Amino acid sequence: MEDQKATRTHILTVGRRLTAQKGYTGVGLSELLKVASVPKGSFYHYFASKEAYGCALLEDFITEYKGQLANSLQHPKMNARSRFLAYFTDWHRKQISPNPEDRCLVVRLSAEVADLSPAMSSILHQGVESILVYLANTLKEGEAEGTIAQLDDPVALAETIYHLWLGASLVASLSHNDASLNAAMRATEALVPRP
Amino acid sequence: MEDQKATRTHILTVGRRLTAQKGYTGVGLSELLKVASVPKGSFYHYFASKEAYGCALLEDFITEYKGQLANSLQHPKMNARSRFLAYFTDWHRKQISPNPEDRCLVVRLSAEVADLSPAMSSILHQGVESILVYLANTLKEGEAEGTIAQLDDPVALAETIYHLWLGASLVASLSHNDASLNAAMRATEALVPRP
DNA sequence: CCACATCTAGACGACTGGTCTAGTAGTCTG
DNA sequence: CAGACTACTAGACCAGTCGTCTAGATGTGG
Repeated sequence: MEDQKATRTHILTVGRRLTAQKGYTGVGLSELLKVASVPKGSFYHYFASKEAYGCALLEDFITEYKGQLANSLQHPKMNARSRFLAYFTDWHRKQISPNPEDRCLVVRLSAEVADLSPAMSSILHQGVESILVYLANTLKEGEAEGTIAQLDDPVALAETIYHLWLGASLVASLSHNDASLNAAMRATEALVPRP
Repeated sequence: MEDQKATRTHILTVGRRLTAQKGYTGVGLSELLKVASVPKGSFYHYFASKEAYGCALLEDFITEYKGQLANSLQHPKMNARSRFLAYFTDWHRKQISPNPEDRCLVVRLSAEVADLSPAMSSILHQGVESILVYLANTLKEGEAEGTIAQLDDPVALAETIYHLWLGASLVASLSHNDASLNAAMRATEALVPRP
């Protein structure tokens, strides 16, 4: 019972790492299972199909991501503005991390998955939506506590900044340097003004 | 001589359409050539490899894109601010277009190509860089002619807005609706203030 | 009218893709 | 210890991948 879950989780962990590097289509079952040292025949014991595995991969990622996000946006010794900015500092760090598994799967897989699997896009899309809610709430907290100036529309601003970072991450991966992420950081600071 | 170019161009045209839908890895040579009604033997007469074909695809796309961009950003009867905004209205239109070949390959292929082919990422990256130059110049023209307020850093603003649209397009393709593109349009208008 | 470059036809090789059936191994119950 | 049931695995399967190659069609110039 425990080993069963363990093997499944192990496949997903290895899958995360490989998929963050090579994409979903780019990682075949043979490769995945060879790297994970799991016999090929076992795959369909743990997952109904490759797509089901892909959905599990994304669900795990989103769940974990939301946990970390909630944690870092609730850091007790920082004000809301700092917590907001710290989230993106962390995003920057992860995006250029040498560990491929740190990279954001929304950046890596959105385009690929959008016209490939409705199920997978829906998971990713819901994940994005809930991230936006967290970010918008943090902006509102900053307004309330006075570390962020009054905003016209915190929800729209959170969306804008999140989209900005998605695009900047795409360009960063293209250019293999973090210039666009630095630009995004400066823009973010300017977009979230002190009172 | 002309037919030679014609077949090559035909392969690239069909390739553009298929690739915009299914991605680079997602389109096999067999499928491409079957749809294009070109025999497989001919492919390697026109292209040295699949990657060389991919590079040609991206180069064509970038060239064409830059041409259209230069054209629309030089529209004689519009002021610079309107031309700038019109570019993104057009982006919006293309992104939700029923013709897959209208979709932006930077959005579709960046993540996939980044860790797949340095040659292809470089072409895409250079394309992005030159788009940013056009956009920044249009902002500067707007400042000079007085349709856009004085800006701290037109180059940085162009970059921010471009990244914003990349991210919004990614989310739009995920969610299969244009809410994020509408949000990007509103944000863009606010970021490019009248004097 | 033949030589020669250009282009086409599609079989072929070596391999990988996702999937599934038939089976082994292990555990629990009586 | 037999039987039954679950958990798991080996490897076949075929359609598909990219890329190569030879043999032939086509067309143009001398």
